Amino acid sequence: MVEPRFQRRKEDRPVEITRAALAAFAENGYAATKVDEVAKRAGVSKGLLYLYFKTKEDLFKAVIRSFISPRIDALIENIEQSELSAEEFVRGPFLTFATSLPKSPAKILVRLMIAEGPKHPDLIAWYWDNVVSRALVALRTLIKRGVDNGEFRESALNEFPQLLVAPIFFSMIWTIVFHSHSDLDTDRFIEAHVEMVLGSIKAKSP
Amino acid sequence: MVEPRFQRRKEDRPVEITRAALAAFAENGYAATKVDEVAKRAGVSKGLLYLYFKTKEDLFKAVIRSFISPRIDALIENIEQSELSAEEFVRGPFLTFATSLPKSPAKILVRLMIAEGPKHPDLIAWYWDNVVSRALVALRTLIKRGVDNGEFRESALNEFPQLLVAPIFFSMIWTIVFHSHSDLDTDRFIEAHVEMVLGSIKAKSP
DNA sequence: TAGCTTGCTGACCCACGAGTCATTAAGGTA
DNA sequence: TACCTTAATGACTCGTGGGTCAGCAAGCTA
Repeated sequence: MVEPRFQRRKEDRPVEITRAALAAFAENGYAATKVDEVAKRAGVSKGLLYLYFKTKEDLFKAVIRSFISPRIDALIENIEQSELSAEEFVRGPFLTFATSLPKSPAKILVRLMIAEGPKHPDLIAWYWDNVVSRALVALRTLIKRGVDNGEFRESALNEFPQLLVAPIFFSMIWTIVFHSHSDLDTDRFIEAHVEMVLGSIKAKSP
Repeated sequence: MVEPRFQRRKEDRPVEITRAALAAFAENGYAATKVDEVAKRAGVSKGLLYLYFKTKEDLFKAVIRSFISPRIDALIENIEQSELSAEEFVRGPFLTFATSLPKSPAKILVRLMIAEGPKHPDLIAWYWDNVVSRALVALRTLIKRGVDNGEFRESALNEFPQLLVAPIFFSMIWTIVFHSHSDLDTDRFIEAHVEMVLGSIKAKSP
């Protein structure tokens, strides 16, 4: 009996390649990653990879898009449909999401966006339209809900909802860059920040 | 009269090359920058560059070191020798420094450290020893001074002095990545954050 | 002005990696 | 079982860019 040299699995190849590429890009960055290496990781020949992706840059963009899209959709829907009070939502689902990010592969994508973004303006544009601006709207909605409720008072957070999420990104970067020098307790770091923000925007209770 | 084809300027070459390299790395990142291109910008032949720097990686490290060192030294001395109260210092020199960062070339170095750091552990180690850990000590000193004074109360800031600076880095990254999509007012963003932190750590006055 | 040191040049080498394509064989169809 | 479509391979090309080095000339010295 002869083992077949390969199998035809047209359907599965793109995801497999994309997954392998994420791992490779994460380890070495875009430029230092060899297409051949990605192919090897995906258990596939370089030629096949070029059948599914026109160029290396194409592959890179596909990787970013395919990994970010599903996650951000879930979070935004969550904010819009939740029936919790604003403070409950921040302390609950938001904090859970926020503290999970620095431990997830998401931080790899953040690094790649910072490192390679400036060279790929259309990727940044896509990211802005599909992720950042939507996330900003969702955050503003959440904060406005709190203000309208009487839970929160007017504050700089209305104009700068980013103030709530800045330490999330900070701790992702810290972890990426200094993991071998300092182990920041990202959970408590982010909790402390959120606590501070809540403390400063909560309407004074009588 | 014949123009000499070149002049001998042994003393000036390294700084000139280093400056040109920073500009080039800033525009294209490490891998995509060609040594020849750096040499051209410095008005020098590639061969000469290799007389002063053993490899491209060597050059990269020299660039980072030479631009960060002088700046961080100034700030840290400033904190240690200032006779202002903690709050005055935060509202004054600290805020000035903090808001100037996102407008300075420092943000380029931050991007390079995030993008290339993981590939150059010894560079990260140097950065940690000479910049980050010293800055953390200085920040803790400042906060402790406030607490000892009775200006501040005990808070998460004692353990996580990074909470004070997180939005500085956030706004540097934001500016780098999204400059063509959103113009964050980094001054007011950082001021708002500092205000919030001060509000939440100031000792309640009688 | 001849001679010498050494800062500087630029043509060259060669490893390396993105992208191609002629060829092979998996596996469906009749 | 013979045939056909096309998923998949991998050896090849070719541009590119890091690093070298033999030779050149700036400019000092006697």
